[in-house]
Amino acid sequence: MTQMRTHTCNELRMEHVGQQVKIVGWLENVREVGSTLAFAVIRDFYGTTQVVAETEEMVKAFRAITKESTVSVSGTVRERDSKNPKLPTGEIEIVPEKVEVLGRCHYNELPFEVNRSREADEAIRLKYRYLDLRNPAVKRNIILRCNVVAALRSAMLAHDFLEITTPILTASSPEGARDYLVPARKHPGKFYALPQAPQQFKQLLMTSGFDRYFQIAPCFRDEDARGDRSPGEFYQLDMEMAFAGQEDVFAVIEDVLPPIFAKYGTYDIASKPPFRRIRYNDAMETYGTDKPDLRIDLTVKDMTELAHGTEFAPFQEAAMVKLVPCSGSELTRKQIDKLCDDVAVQAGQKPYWVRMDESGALVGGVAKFLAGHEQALRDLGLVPGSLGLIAAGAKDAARKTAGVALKMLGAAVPGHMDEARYEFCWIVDFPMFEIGEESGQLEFCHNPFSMPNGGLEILEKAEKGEVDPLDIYAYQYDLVCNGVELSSGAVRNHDPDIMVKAFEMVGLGEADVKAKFPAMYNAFCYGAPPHAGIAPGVDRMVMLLAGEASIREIIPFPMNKNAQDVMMGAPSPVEQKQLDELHIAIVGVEE
RNA sequence: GGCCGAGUAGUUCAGUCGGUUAGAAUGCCGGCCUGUCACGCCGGAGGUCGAGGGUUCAAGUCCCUUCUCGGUCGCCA
Repeated sequence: MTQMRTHTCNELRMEHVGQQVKIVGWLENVREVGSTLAFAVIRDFYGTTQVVAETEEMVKAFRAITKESTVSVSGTVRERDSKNPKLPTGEIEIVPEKVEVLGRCHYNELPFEVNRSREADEAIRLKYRYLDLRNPAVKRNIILRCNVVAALRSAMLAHDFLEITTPILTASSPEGARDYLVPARKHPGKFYALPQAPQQFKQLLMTSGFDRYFQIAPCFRDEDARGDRSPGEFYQLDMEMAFAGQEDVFAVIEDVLPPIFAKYGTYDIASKPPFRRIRYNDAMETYGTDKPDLRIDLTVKDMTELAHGTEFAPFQEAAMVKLVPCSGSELTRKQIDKLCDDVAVQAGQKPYWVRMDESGALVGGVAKFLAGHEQALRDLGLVPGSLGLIAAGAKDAARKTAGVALKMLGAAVPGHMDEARYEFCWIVDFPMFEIGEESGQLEFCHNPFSMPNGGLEILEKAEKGEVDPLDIYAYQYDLVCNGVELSSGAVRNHDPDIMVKAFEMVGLGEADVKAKFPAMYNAFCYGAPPHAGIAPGVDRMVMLLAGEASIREIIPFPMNKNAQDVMMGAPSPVEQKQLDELHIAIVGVEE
């Protein structure tokens, strides 16, 4: 007898005909064609192979095995009578001599059919994720994720970055997202926190002289989920460079990401390095958002002055009025209403609309209030045959509504969005400070670790009233792709004096810096290198590469919207003994 | 926490103006079928219409409450 070895279900070809082989896998399907002829499909990680039962005994044997049981089939490879060009193994089949059940599937009705699991309700898919993952279309994204992570890691290593793991049990951070807390058994009443990001550790590594650090870092934030934001935990390609600035970080990212997008992406990569840079204020003005989708060829126009000259009260009273002109006068009244409603859901404010017909006359919506302004509107891009959505209100609200309207128009009106490509851009020059909506006081706009453009000098000028603090910009940047914020980064503030001055601007001081970031403040007093970094979100990147709309499709075991793992039953109650050890009492919870 | 959408057979869905025994596809079970490959054909089983309450002669359908899931806003330095 020839040597028999176990093959995968994607391995056997014509060249194996006549060989004794063994395959193992899941019984996907049995097609009975007669009492003495049936075809069984065996599936493993790699593919499927057909097994043909040609005796009554063998047909009965396969019939007796519940689908999705694991089986071992030994037999002889044979050329098929009728071949299937759709399958890699479609030219051959196995004539079985021995069939053995390795792991019986106890149910003959499954929660969903494995190959159609993506059509099933997501809650059921998540509960039976191990079945869902048997579906090649689901599994594919997990394989992609592995490939992308491996490619990121090797690219970073090739750029002489050192991968360093940082603690998972660490100290609660006073700013930013809500922390996940872990009670400290040996320190009653005290807690560790899971890191929201390895931010402080990587900056400390810079002061230690590890001048090129990276990590595929798990991050934990106790905030609510979104379609592109998994609750609880996510991964970042966290990186930081010493004696480096914004350009150095951009250069690394523009070197590392494009080849990976080119190789693993669903679409072509449209942006060639260097990626386009858009100042934050310009992005807000032109696209109504700080994460523009550059696949859409529309822009936001300002019509505040024009609007103030109309008889329409909402326009007269609005601090800002924005117009998004777009072709699409052929849209029906019903379609326009739907579009405006959709905008309202996301923006919290319904846009006004107007059409310019082919003769150049304004019709529909707020047309009558804009009569006489035809030429001015045409100059803004509302040409004959186009539709304009108009957002009026406070500055932020009008911009945001216009931004949402732009996105919706791009998706709804044909010809304005070339979906099948990747468009990158950098958003740069974020403002350092803003006036807080609730407090009315000066606050940090994003993160207090960023270096202000102008350093200590500009902060001092602002203090003296020579410079408006709102005109101070930080060396802070976002990487955006297709309207998705892939990453935030910054040139860090490594100078304790500038840190203190920045904190003084928002009504805090040295004591606050020391209290909130003791390790960093102290470390920077011992000779810190200038440094900068960034942390692209791995999950979002894989999501873009896979062309998926939901982040859960690229996470092996995702939690649901309410941060529950319905498969494992997490979170769950714990034993009283465990609580006692941790000196924890549950109060105010109704069973 | 707010707003929007969904919840009917194992699964995906339909169900008109409130009116007969709640349907289809698929899956499951049984039978037939010697080249299937989304096999085909015949037959069968399978339902607390998410839950609770109300209106009505009559509720899957209308009203109220509530639960679950998803989207979104807040939130995410």
